Amino acid sequence: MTKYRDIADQIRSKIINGEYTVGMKLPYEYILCVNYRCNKETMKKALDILVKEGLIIRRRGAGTFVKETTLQDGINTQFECSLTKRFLGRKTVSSQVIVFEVVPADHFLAEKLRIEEGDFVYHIIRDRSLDGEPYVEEITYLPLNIVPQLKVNILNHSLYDYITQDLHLRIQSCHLNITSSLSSSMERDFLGLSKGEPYIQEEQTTYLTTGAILEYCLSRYHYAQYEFSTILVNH
Amino acid sequence: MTKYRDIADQIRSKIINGEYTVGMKLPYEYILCVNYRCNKETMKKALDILVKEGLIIRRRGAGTFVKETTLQDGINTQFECSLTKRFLGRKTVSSQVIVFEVVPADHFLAEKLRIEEGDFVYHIIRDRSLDGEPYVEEITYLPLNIVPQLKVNILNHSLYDYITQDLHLRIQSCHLNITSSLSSSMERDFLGLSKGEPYIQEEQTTYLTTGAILEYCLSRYHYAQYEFSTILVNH
DNA sequence: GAGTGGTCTAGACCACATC
DNA sequence: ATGTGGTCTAGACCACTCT
Repeated sequence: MTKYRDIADQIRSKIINGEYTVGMKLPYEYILCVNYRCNKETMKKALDILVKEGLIIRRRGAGTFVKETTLQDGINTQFECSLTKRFLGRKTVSSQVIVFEVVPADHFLAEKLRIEEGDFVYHIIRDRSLDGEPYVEEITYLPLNIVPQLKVNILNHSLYDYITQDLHLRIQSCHLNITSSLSSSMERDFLGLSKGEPYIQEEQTTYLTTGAILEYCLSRYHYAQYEFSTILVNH
Repeated sequence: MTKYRDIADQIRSKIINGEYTVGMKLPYEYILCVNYRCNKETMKKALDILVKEGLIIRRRGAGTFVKETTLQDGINTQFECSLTKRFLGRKTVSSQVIVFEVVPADHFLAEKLRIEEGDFVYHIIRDRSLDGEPYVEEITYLPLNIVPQLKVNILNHSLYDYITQDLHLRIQSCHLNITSSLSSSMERDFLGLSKGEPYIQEEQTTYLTTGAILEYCLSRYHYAQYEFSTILVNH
């Protein structure tokens, strides 16, 4: 953990606890630096995290203010690909493994995972529910060489916890692509869509800090249940 | 313009021109600093922009590499809310203004735009097409006090160009929320949806560097034409 | 003019990858 | 052991807002 992430966590807590209230002006940079015993640049890095999360706004010449946010309890304020974590404490996530097999990568997959054609990959299909309600069907491809010993009971819990905590791999970034297409019978069955109704698809490629691609994943949602929030910040 | 943005632009050009090829290792930090006559921290800021854009990947102990990107010609590599800019040189964007009026903000709008109930706002509905094909229906609300002299011919061109270039306002961030709902007859007419088919909606709140909210905008797309790409990078 | 953030530098030290 | 990025500091100077 770095100092600027620590400081960001502490200030974020104060905002969430209501110690810094909505619209309020934060102490100015110099005071914060003294309070948290750090340099100006370090404080800027910390506050920039909160800017990216949409919690505060900084105005040159004016000050730093708690943003009035329309987001409920911090969805997406953290970089969090894991469904289990995203709904932690608010919904029960359950997963049913439909397919779990090892197959050789075809041309398409080899391109997506940036591996050789014929290299073995896990092919996983999971139906995942929130509080017992069908929510998403996930099709995941994962190179065997990154996670050699995957087991069904890991899939039933959190694949991300296993990868980050047990294998000590760290996620660097996700490329996300959202589109919508007409459903086939497979998604209709689980998501409860009618013929002629589309699903929403997230196509996600996850990179590790090593530069390797961890997974290529297609998540298909019922259109009426789908929601995605993000904040774009000017460099 | 800052030095680190300048450097980022120069290196981005080299990647796009193919001077730095896919998968290639960039000169290491020290050399880049010498070449671009800047400090290490400044170079890091520059390269971090390209990391956020998904063009490069940096690996401690290993180097900086051009990422093999699946994105075509840089969609979303720039922070760009403007439709006109997003498809610049690839598609012709045309807009038809359906509604253009000034109304007092109701409770809902006052909350969204963070203004007083009763304050006047522009209410604009535009049907926008790409190469003549219906693409998106945009419903925009914009406080009158930020853009006092809006005219129809501005809407027919680029509202963003007017705001950034003529009014010298700068956009700080956009909050984006993507959902999907069943279409009503209004969207069906323009987008060519059938009864019982949903549209995809982007709900967008745009903030200026002053902290003011520039606009609250709902963009509704035909589900089959919608696409959104983004890159999530760990802090 | 006073208050407040943003950028840039030089240099120290640390963490990780690869050989 | 060496190469390469990441973090942190102290301090200088700049740019913007507010009144």
